Amino acid sequence: MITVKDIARLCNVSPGTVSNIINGRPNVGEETRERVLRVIQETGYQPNYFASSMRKQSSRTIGIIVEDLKQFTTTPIVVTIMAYCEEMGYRTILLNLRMYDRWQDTWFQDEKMLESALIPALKEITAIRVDGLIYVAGHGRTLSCFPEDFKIPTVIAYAASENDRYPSILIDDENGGYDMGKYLLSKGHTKISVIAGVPDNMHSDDRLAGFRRALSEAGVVYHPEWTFHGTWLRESGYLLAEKALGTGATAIWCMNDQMAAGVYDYVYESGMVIGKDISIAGFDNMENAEYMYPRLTTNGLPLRRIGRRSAETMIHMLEEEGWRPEGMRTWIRCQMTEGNSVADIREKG
Amino acid sequence: MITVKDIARLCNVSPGTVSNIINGRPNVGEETRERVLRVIQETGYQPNYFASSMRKQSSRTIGIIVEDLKQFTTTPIVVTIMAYCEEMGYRTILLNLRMYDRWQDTWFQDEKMLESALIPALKEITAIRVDGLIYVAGHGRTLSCFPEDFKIPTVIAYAASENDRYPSILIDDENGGYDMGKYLLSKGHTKISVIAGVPDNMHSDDRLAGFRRALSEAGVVYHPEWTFHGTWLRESGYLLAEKALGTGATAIWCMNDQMAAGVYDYVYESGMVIGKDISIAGFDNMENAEYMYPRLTTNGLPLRRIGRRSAETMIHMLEEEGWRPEGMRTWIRCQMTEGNSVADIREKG
DNA sequence: TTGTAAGCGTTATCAA
DNA sequence: TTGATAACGCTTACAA
Repeated sequence: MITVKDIARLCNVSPGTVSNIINGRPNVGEETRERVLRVIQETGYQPNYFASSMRKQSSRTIGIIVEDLKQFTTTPIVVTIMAYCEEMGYRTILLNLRMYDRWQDTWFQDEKMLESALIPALKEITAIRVDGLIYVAGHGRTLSCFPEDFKIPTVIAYAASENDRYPSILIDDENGGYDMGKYLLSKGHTKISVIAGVPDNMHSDDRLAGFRRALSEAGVVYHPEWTFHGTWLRESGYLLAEKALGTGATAIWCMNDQMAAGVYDYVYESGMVIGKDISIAGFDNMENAEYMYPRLTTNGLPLRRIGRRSAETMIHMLEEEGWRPEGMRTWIRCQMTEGNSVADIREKG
Repeated sequence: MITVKDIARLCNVSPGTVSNIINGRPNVGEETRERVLRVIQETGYQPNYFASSMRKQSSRTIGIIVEDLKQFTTTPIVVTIMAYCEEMGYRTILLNLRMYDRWQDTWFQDEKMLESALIPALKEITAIRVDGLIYVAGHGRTLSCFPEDFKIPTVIAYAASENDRYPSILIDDENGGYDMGKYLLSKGHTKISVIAGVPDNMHSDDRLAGFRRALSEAGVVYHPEWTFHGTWLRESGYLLAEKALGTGATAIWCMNDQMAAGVYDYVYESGMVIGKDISIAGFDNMENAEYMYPRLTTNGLPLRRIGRRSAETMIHMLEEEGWRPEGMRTWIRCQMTEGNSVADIREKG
């Protein structure tokens, strides 16, 4: 493997000079610079990343730890983080905790499982001496197992830390529920059954709070008995659809698109027509919503904006010593996407 | 930051001994080992990855370059590679070329675009001194721009290199088309219109070849005029659906699920019933196929098996000097997934 | 403008 | 079983 010394020898200069040229320092003669750059070009020489990082005591690398790359929310966030970091001249390195592979659907309820995967990953990240860490959660919640004494600047995306040491970038679930409530009301629906996510869950609770605020502002009474709690899974939507229809509601709002698909399954079997006999809305705007028939009306997660903001926050923290965002938690608003699954039932005229 | 020297001083031993303990060498006294390990534990010391990799001249790291992490085929491959590498004690580092961000849907037709993104990435990978590289393509094809003189052991997943220097792990498109042909024939369809992908494309051509083999084996004549070429996009399925229906075919086979969704769109508008009046099949088994109504019959890409085999091949090459797979190209067979979109039209009795 | 030499944190070699 | 020392490839302070 070719080194600075080789380049120096080939050019009859010292290794120090070669290094100065590579790092764009000004104290080098024009003629020498050109000669050395040409030889570097010809030989295809690449500075050894380990040696230079060690010497410089900085890697210009940002670590990304994701809870699970399979989670549909994760890839868009990660891709955006990577793009911004690259733009700003930082490398990224990705660690995947693969929580679903290890514990299927149970892991986001119990921090113990997370901890057992997280601690080694943080050690790894520490060993790599990354400049900063962005932690991308797979489910929005308050993380209690993030260590108090972790030294590396860290930003948390899609979840929040219990102790407010780390800036976090979150879905604005409350306004998300509010916007959905307003939308359904605007189409004339006042009898709305809600298929929520698991109880005591950040997404679930906040979305419901926003939804109730919308009803309340419109002077529409909220009926708790029309709200059912599912497991976020499609099957769960299917199982709860009967109850939701049994309330006599004109619209069913599912707190994610997967459960909405489950309701679709049930409604198809029943022979009713979605968007006409019954209205259905979802949440998340996952890609699958485009493939449902009729196209699902849903509220889209601002994943790319979360990724972008996380990366911006991270790099700002790195480049401006001591800087922190104004509030340690930043909420990013969702964006409504209208399909054909919600009927307009307002009285005409 | 705490170093071996600090640990050595705290334990009254030499740095060399600490290093021996960390690396599990046997030439250390039991009592010393315990004492040192305890101090390492207490201090939370992590060996500097750069320093150690530099000295060892090996990073036990495998680089993964993906053409685009957004491509739905990529994540499952990557996740599986990461899991296997971790299992075998290797780190992975992921570089995302983001070809879609840079050039939308045009990049896989023109190697020039790829080259401009690939060369810097390969330099980066070289600088990091990874032990091996797995290149994950976003579209199956024969890559011409992979350099002749690239030194790092490389495996190509989901595409092949023009020069057969690199082992590649590919979709078995030919058998994929064959299995689909057999399936449709088994349901009594002999008048089948095909909506293929772009012409002169590896997936498109091989799938069609396999399909024709199935017809031929069954003694059914293949009608080239019933085959149309699309762009792989949903819109393209929609636009070609009219022509496909115009052939009088009883079944339409689309060479990916997205185009099948486009055909669904058209058929829904026409009022025909899918899986009854007209049969539709896809290819890929992307997640969306589960959300289509009726559930699409399709042939699933063996993405996890491609990832696994790529990683196995890589690590085998690294650990057994000079080893290469038997053939430089390995094809992995797809798996049919039956939905409700294909009617059984065999004569009863 | 260029060269010399020390040092980053680790590990391998060899001597004790 | 342990310690001293050199070396990995690069950068940087300082000398020339």
